[in-house]
Amino acid sequence: MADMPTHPDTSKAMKLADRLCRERGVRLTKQRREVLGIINASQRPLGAYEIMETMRTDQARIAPPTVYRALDFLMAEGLIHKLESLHAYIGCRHPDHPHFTQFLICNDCGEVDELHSSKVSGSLNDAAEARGFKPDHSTVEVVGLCARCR
Amino acid sequence: MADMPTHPDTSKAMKLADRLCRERGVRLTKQRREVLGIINASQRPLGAYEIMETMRTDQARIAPPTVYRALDFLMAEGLIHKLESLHAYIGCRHPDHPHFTQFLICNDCGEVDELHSSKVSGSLNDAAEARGFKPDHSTVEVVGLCARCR
DNA sequence: GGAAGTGTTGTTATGTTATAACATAAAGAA
DNA sequence: TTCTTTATGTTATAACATAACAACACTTCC
Repeated sequence: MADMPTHPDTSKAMKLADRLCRERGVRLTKQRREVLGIINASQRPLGAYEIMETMRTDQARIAPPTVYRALDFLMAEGLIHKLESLHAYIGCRHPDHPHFTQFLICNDCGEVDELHSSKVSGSLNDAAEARGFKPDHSTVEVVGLCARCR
Repeated sequence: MADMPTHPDTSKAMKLADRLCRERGVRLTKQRREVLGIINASQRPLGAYEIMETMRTDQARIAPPTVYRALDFLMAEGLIHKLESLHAYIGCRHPDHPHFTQFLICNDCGEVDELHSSKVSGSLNDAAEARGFKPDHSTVEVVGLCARCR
């Protein structure tokens, strides 16, 4: 955790989250906000237990359910995403509207790129539709080498 | 496990697996074959521990590493897939050649449909390429309602 | 056949991720 | 305030996965 640089637009993302939650009539409580802040401050996806360790101080001994409840809330509000293939969580770049997202995960440096290709989501929708399937949400994660690492 | 019907073409899939492994010079041992058989016989994805319970008898008390090693082998040979969002394993429908696969997972009945849409894989490849990203493998899982359940 | 090397399995222990269940507290509405 | 709902604290445990090392079994080469 020592050399983990701060994400450039953290405060902006937090303010957006504040606004969205206010508009939606849901409560971005201190803990939820803290979890979101930790995730947004990280350039890479974090595991739930990493987040928990970050939250722990002499005063507060946080237990797993505390973190998972916050994560559940933040996912429900579209403020973060879960990367299933990494068992890790990452901030959403466009929390202001629901969308189908794709992730590019670098096998080498671990960096994650969030895409919103309408061609991908469109073709995926078409393929589902062709089977009579009604999509609710999707997990699209491509693992490989990013531009810098290849 | 009582009312779990047998998948129609299990024996065909097993024979194909036998042939592929022979051709590749890898060993589809008794245990690996048993795990593959259990997975193929199930119409729905199975967790590693479900497979383990199925394998256990009075004679053989199977431990987790046994199952996970077989799963690793079968995945490496493209004979099964892992569904990341379910932590479960399912037989591959086209083990004879490598491919990028998409899954439609029904939220209601749990059934899983395996797709190989070239439009999806193509657009995903294009989107990755546009970022200079070189894909190695992908996880594409759409959760929703299947034709029967909607 | 015997020895060496490789690949597979057995076994014990533990690591990692996630949730159940129930008690307490805080916030919002009447 | 009192009631109701929502959020948090706490303990325990479930569910998923791997590390590490010993034992066994194939293969190949002498």
